[in-house]
Amino acid sequence: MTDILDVATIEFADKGLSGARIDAIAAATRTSKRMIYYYFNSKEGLYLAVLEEAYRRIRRTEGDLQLDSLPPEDALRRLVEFTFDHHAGNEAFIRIVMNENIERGRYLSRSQIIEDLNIPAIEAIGRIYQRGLAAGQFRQGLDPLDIHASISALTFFNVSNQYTFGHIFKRDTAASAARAMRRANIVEMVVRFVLR
Amino acid sequence: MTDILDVATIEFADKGLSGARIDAIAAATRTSKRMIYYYFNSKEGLYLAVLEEAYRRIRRTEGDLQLDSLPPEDALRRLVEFTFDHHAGNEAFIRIVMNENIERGRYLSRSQIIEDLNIPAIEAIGRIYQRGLAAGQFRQGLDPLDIHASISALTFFNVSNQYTFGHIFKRDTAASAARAMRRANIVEMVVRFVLR
DNA sequence: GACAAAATGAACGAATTGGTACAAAAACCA
DNA sequence: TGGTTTTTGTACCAATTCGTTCATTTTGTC
Repeated sequence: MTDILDVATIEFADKGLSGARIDAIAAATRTSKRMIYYYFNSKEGLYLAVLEEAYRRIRRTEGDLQLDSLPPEDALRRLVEFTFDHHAGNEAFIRIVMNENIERGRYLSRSQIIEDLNIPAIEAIGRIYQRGLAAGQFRQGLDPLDIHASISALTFFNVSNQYTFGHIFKRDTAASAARAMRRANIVEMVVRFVLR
Repeated sequence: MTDILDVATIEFADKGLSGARIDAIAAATRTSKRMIYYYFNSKEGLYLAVLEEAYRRIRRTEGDLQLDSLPPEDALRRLVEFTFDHHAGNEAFIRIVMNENIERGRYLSRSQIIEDLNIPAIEAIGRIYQRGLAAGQFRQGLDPLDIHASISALTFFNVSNQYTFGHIFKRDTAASAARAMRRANIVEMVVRFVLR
């Protein structure tokens, strides 16, 4: 069953919900198509399971960064760097999320599990921000969720739109030099936003 | 034929390449399926035409902002605001681009037309940046393309990921109050990045 | 008006695709 | 062991979907 989920994740991430083929997934599995329907009932059921598992997995790999032991600005830098690397290293997850947005979040809203899956990320930012405020380093009136939105946007887009962006501007965004530059600039951008 | 393109744009933006149905497009058109194949030969041919036209259209609506007559910082603010509004108001275009990234830019790379379609955007930023440098307001060593990447990321993501983001954080990103806040923060973020 | 070229309508076909019927084997449990 | 539940394999089906065939009409042009 884990086998099916792994194979299905690759297929859905590659082709999207409508582009994915149950027969292709079955062929790449150790078991048969019969089993897919036995466990997941339908293509949509399988997709939902993949979606939930993808969020769960990504959440699990967000290990403890021990940000609380770092000075606020360093903690923020580290968080952004981590998020950047995390997104860059999990293209399958990015593509699943892209696809779910193409579906207008239809399956996500059908799922109970994912509800409060990303709240910890906000809380981490909230703690850093409060410490930065207390230290007089960060400016007031900012919303942790908004900061999170910016970090997500900058790091997500770098992976999600790499093909159109790279093609139009003739730049290989996956190349290590370009990626390192981009990473540094994104970190700088977020830090400068919160600094007084 | 323009009729077909309009209908097809809606369908492809809504469902993606594999999710779109030629019969559905034909049914919503004034003409018949026969005509689609007469003009575009195949589903992929139609999709490519839609993709090219989408980029052309978006380029056309990027009217002259007359940024050169504004002080550098104001010009930059205005550019970001415009890009934000532009993306927010063209969800169909955003979704076409999302889908093309799901396709890994396969069709974009097959198209000659789009090649140098977004270069003007970079040039506009380049001019603002140079003026800001000359005025001693902007810091040195920045890459206009990188600034463009950040502006695009922040404004694109706000539309493209509104469903997953909105659902997980229980926020309606399309609501006008939230959107105005987000817009102001994105502008602030970009400006702070280039200021000394 | 005559002729060619472009545009169009209706029905059809071959291949794909999500999903199932039926039966048989494992695995579990008393 | 005997019975019940879970798991699995094979073949098949009905619906969908991209694309085509063939014939007809409209348009443009000399």
